[in-house]
Amino acid sequence: MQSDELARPTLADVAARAGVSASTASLAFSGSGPVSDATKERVLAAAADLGYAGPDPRARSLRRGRSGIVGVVLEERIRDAFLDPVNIQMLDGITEGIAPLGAGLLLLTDTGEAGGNAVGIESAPVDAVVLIGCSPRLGHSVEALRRRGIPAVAIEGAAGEDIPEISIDNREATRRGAEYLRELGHTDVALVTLPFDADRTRGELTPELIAGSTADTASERLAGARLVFPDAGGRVAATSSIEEGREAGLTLLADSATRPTAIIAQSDLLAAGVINAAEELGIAVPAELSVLGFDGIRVDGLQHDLTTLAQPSVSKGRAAGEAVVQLLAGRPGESVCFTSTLHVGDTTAVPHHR
Amino acid sequence: MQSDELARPTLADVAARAGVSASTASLAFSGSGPVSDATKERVLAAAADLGYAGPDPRARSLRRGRSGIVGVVLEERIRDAFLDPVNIQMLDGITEGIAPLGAGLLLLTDTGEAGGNAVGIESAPVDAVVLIGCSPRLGHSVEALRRRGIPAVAIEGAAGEDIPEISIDNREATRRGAEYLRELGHTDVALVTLPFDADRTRGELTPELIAGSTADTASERLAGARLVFPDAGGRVAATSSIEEGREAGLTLLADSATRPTAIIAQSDLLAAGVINAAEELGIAVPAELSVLGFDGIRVDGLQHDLTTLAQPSVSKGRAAGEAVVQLLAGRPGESVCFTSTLHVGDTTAVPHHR
DNA sequence: ACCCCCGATCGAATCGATTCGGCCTAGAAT
DNA sequence: ATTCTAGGCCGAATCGATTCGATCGGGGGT
Repeated sequence: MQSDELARPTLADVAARAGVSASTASLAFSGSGPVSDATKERVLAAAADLGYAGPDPRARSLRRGRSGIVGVVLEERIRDAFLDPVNIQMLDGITEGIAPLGAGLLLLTDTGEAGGNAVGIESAPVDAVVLIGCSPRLGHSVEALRRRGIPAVAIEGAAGEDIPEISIDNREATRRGAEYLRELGHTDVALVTLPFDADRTRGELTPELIAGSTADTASERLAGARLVFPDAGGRVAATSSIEEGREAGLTLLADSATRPTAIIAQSDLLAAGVINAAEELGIAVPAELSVLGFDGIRVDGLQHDLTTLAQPSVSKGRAAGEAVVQLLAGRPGESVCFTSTLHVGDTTAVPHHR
Repeated sequence: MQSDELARPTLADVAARAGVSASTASLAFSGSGPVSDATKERVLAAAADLGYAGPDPRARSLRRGRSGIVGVVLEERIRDAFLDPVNIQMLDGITEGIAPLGAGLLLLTDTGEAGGNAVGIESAPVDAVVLIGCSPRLGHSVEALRRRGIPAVAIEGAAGEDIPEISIDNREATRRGAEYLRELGHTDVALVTLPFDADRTRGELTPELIAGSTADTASERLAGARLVFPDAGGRVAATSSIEEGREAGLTLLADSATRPTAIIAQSDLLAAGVINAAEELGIAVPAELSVLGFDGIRVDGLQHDLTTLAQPSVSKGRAAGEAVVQLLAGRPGESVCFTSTLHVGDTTAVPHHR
């Protein structure tokens, strides 16, 4: 017990006890290479005797040049990033995608240079990295990765040259959704968008905010909507949440004289919030207000079948994971752009004749 | 460019180019030890020239014996674990707690032995591990950690001997909440509980299910409620979600003749679902039905100030993180049991006189 | 003018496992 | 019976950085 504390046994100790060389013992563990069953058994027995818990992953990764860890870089604090089920689904997809690697997932946030000897993006023992929804602000991190020779894959965010990009048809999908609303007869449409900048400025949708955008997703979805409704105004939410959607909705719907007949929300959570706001104000959905979401998640607690642009979040994550696998195998990673499908639920209808 | 690909520069290369020894170059980077400014600058310049991205974390961790990574073991799939904001908050707390370490968070799921050379709990390059809500099923993993000499901290779940435990007063808190309901005058109370087993069996709250419980949290909270309402029956949810709460609520409230005047839910999400169910059935909360939650999270989209037992989730995480820091410093980790506070919101009231 | 001491630098050992080339021996082929 | 073959095992180099003890040189004390 105490000797365990003082000196954990190493492979060499095990080998000595088993009466074989370290190299043989190694083979016995890793399985690759010709080792007689008898010997292997002896080594394993010796290991058990000594309480040896298997090769030290640190030494192994130094020698092998692989750590078996894939980094996931989130732009926000964990708390914020995981607020939206979409991100969680993507994470799940990534897990699936890298399953053949048997690698672990290391959570990294891109909060500038990690102080001291912290394990930041510039010095994490990762074999590859998945960048999630990262803005150009990540430039230097990407540069660091390139220098370190660590392959990367970006989800929803241009990262640069040789970095495969997994994305969806944000603009086109939103355009289709908007088109659908127009076909229903809507002409007076308002938007509730995701934040455009890292500060998450909330408020009215102004040209200034749009111009200063660092968020591709928000910009693209906006552009798509404006292809159909060029003059559509609206509100910018600070984050993708029901509460933010509700606040935006309350503002947009406050004045019954000027309120729109349809609202395009850039996420399902926001859409759910808008619906809540409408119900609070006694506005019937979809009879008096149509609401279009984006994501295609099941919003926990929402008693509507949201009309939305369903994006394959899990597939996105999986594709990213698979690209990582390719990259690590030395093959070029494949960029993929998924297509969202318009799911028509019960939150959209022909406009109410006021 | 191509030479970069063929051979990434090492510290030795940098040292050679700077005209110093590897040891000096190392000091220049790690900062510890006396190095003249001139030399340091020369080394850094050489590094820049060569495109050296800093010391290899793998080699560093082998030598230092520390990887700078803390593992977080979740019992469920990522998707499930992150469904409940409580878990995310705890993760956030852990991040805060281990901040002084500057360590990264490695996500591990305890899905049995990881196949092949996968990075499982038995072979992850982690300095310490936080076990979240883990059942006895984790026994062998804990054993592996012990053998490897990796310190661990458990949140909500007895893990064994020398493992510090971070928990809350599940039983006592629930008892207080139940007491409060009784003081209000409620006598007819039903429960909506978290799942009792790994299978997440949904259904009626039966003695069999309770007897076969592997989930301390659910059992303890149940016990607390029954200290006040010994005969309270109810429903077992399959997971902590609004939707599950709603289904349970619909069942419990279906028969207006026998329906309870109050429902004790074991999580805020479940409580929110119960409230939704009540509203769907035209039952006013709190006038006709009191609802008590557990957790004290802000349920996104819920337009009620939930009466609930607020537990300090972030603090729990932080305490776990701090315990990890202690453990890694060679000091004994401290077990902590936090106290939940009864937050009286607007979802409880004196029972409706039928 | 001499000696001591301290700061800067270097060499070499070390962390623990993997892997490649070589050697030895037992069994097969001729 | 001899040679060939191949499986099984070992030795030694290697992965890349850290760190301890030793060395060297120059400024301060007397």
